Amino acid sequence: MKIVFMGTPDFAVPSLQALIDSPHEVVGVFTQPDRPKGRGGKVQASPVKQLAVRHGIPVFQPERIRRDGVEDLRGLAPDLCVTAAFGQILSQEVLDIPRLGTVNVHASLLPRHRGSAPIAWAILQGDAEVGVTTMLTDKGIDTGAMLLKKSLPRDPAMTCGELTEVLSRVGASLLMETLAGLEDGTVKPVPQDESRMTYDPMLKKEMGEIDWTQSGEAVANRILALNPWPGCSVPWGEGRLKLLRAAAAEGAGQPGEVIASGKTGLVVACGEGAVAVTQLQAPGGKAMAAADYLRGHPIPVGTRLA
RNA sequence: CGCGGGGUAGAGCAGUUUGGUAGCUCGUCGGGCUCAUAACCCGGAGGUCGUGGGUUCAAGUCCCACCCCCGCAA
Repeated sequence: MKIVFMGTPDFAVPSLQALIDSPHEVVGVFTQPDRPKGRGGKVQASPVKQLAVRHGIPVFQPERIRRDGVEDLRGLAPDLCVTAAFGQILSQEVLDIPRLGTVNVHASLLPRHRGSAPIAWAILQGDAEVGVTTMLTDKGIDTGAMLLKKSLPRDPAMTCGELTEVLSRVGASLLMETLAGLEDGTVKPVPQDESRMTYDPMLKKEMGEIDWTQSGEAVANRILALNPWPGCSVPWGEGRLKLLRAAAAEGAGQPGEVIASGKTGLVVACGEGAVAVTQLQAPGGKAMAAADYLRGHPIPVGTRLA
């Protein structure tokens, strides 16, 4: 089949790689325009673009595909479109172009966690099961009929970044299964149960503010869910102390009060229980184990974090 | 040329303003105490102070260049 791939970040890379390695022909790749990124404001190509370029696949980067990418897409005459974390909404006009439709790889167990940050929300809400769903894209946001689903138990120690990497590989293999199933007719679209659907908004920077009156588990999940972006932090000296990794812990005290500090990490009392911050990052410093940080910067028990 | 922080023992840091033979916490090794311990006491090993130049009687500390890491902003 002639396939056009649409995707942008690291999550989409394994799926594109799988298509490249398959007998299918990837005739074009759509990805977000290069944007200024990193220090010095240097523009940088998306991970998907970098991979496409390495394989000599034509790359298209319209600001809005539904506005100024339609003709390019039509010109590629794809049998099928595959999307994975593309970052743009497809119009009906775009969806009508591929003969066999558009398959999307979504990093949640639909109909839960529709939206652009499904993995973070799954962690944020403490889901026991996480996974990937392949689906036929329709005009709504993640509302199309489901094709295949793969779920796995969530490792409560994993950050969003780590889980994203795991699920990106799960997504790639599920995509291959899905395409094979569509070709031999063993995979049939199943409508989503609208009554059980949840739509989660994009992550915002403000979500990184810690509310110590929440339970220790909730605080730990927030820290994990928002790593690497936007990250949780607390005011610290001139800047902010970033909290990168944590786990629910035993203990009690005033919310925000440090109740243990040392080899076990930084244990902070919460509204219910406590949270052990195990990895953090000080202004200007690298990410490091909390125990390492505390050797050079002791934080006495009793300190109150905002 | 977007703004800014930092590179000193295995780890995390202080010391740089006022140049003068390198220090703290932890780890590690050896010994001691203890029913016992992530406890305590004693002792030891371990550092070309990011790299290359320069100034100086003397440079971690001052000057110049370069490399690497990180935060903000996007």
